[in-house]
Amino acid sequence: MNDNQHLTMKDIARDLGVSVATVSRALSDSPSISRERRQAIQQYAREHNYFPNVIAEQLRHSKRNPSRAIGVIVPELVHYYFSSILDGIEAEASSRGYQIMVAKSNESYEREVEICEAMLKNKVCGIIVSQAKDTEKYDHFKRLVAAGVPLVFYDRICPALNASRVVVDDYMGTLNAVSHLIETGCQRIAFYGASMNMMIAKNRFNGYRDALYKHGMTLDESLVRICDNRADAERITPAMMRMENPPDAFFAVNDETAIGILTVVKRLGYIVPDEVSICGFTNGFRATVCDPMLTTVEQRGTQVGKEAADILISLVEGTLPADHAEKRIVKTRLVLRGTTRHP
Amino acid sequence: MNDNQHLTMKDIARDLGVSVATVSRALSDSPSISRERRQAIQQYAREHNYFPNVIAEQLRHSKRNPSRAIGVIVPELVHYYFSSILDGIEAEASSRGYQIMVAKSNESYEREVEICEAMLKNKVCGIIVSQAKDTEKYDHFKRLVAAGVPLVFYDRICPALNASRVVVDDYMGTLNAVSHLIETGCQRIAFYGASMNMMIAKNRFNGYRDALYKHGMTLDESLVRICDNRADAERITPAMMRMENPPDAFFAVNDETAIGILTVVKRLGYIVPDEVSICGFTNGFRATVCDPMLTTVEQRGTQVGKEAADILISLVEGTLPADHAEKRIVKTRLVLRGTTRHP
DNA sequence: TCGGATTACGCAAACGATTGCATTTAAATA
DNA sequence: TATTTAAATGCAATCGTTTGCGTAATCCGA
Repeated sequence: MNDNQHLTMKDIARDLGVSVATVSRALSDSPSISRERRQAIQQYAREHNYFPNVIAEQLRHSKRNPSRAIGVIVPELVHYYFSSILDGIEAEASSRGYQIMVAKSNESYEREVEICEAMLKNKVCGIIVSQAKDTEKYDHFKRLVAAGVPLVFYDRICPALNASRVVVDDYMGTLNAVSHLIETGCQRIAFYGASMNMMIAKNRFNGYRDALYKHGMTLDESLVRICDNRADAERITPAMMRMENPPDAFFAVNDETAIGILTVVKRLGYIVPDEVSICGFTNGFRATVCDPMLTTVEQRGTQVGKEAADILISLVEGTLPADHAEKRIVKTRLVLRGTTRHP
Repeated sequence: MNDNQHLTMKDIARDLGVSVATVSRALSDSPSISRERRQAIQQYAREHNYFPNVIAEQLRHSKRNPSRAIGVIVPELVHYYFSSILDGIEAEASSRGYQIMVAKSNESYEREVEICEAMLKNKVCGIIVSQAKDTEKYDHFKRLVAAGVPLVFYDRICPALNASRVVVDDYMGTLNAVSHLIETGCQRIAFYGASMNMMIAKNRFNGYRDALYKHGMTLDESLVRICDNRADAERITPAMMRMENPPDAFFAVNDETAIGILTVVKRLGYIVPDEVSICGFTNGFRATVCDPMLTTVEQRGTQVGKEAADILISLVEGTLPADHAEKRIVKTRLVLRGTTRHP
């Protein structure tokens, strides 16, 4: 044993007076080693707590076998949806014998580039990523595919790249939710969405719009706002309720925003859901904590994560052809609770 | 370039008619290579998008330099406190040039052992871990230290090992919180805690007990319950309130449990905080979502994560001696909100 | 013009494993 | 007993880097 370092095959070979090759074969149960020797070597290895050096193994195999580390880039960590996704990825990965290497982009383009660099250097076998908000150049992603590292996008996909992706069915999720509001008697439904340059925001808006049309209603621009967080919601909602013809329902792009609305609306003395209905999107921790509990669209982050990991691993293992762009859509589910009326 | 694989130094050397050694030195800006050659090689490398194979680098350096991957074991991922910790670890690690490898133990001993094995094989330079609930044997941890892999515990520490650790000041946090309840007029304060075989549970209970003593009150066993989740809280709280002398305040071991209490107490018609005060522990998402908002002890997961990563990296880099067991305590902070009266 | 100091490079041995091929040894066959 | 054959092992190259040491080539001053 060199220093206090790990025991290597060389050590075993020396101590037992055989060659390294023999040790290697014995430990991999090769039949070309005699039973006695094989057992002796295996026992010695066990007793001396030998375990192979993966670095060396990988170097040797780098031509044929990729590593078993999956890079995961998340915009945020302390976030219900993203930690659900991480959870799904971890579950799928570990059950198939992969490790995950996690990095947080903090929604920053520069950081995203750094991370890609680091992951490339660390020889991850593939990367699962949700693009940072301010990313508008894609060279770092292109370098990855050029280097033969499969890429799977989730949540915020890269429009410029025809890569594999898994997204949530934002359109149908919103359409169903807004339909529910209409069918329970809401007439003027406000929409709080994110900035429209993100696909996901656009899809949700379209779902909202089409739900109105489907029910013969018209779109009132004054009811549509860009607002995707609680602080903004608390700031702009009072003015909404002061309109001469205020909304009798709100659809918010996430639970956090919905909670902001709920807080204000309750403070103003409206009864939820009788006078004002509210629907969120996520179904995270918050949804069952507020009073009344929040009706919301379940986003199924864990499922998104699992699908993403499944695609990536299939790409890595060749079950899916390397140049294939697999696109999956995870169905949402409307969870009815106390902030909307029930039919 | 071999196949569609990565460009190696060997390729550069061949194409430029120099030796691999020269390429290596040129790329590392060694002064022993002439300027022209150095620049030519660097340019060629840049143009052909060369990047070093970290696997090989590491193998070469394995004697002296450890890897730069930190293993992190968390019991759960979709969990405010743990994701905060992960966030802190990620921040500290990435700012110091380390990657993190994350695995979820799911509170299972078997899984924990598997993970340790996998991480050992993957040559992480150290491991940050919160023990799973049902772990009672510690051989897997001992093997790690025997293999020279530094270990840092957080949250649930391993009592059998004198390892580095960072914990939250559960005792003082609880003592202060309960003191606050007393000082705002509460007389009968119930305590919902976790099973006492965990240090963290015991410390919080002691804080509760000592706060009572400090204020000249006595401990009423009928007010102490083992309960650390919402479902249980909703189940047992009605009975508590039906006691002939019901509590006028609750201290809960986490926010989730506190929310359960709040829900029941409100449903039973009590006014919070006037008739019943409630205090939680965590200060996660939930705390500002419920109505009234929750007074709670801020657990500062991000700080815990940062400290843990700092210790581990210091251990790895030798700033702290390898056999040193660094023990840090992160101070908590009482956050006053609507579920308790204010002085 | 020559010896010694630079300068600029190559050789080859590591790091820890795997594996095709050669070689030894023992057993089986003629 | 000589020869074939199978079983058991070793040799050495390989994966992509790094680095100590050796050695041409160049330069300097005397």
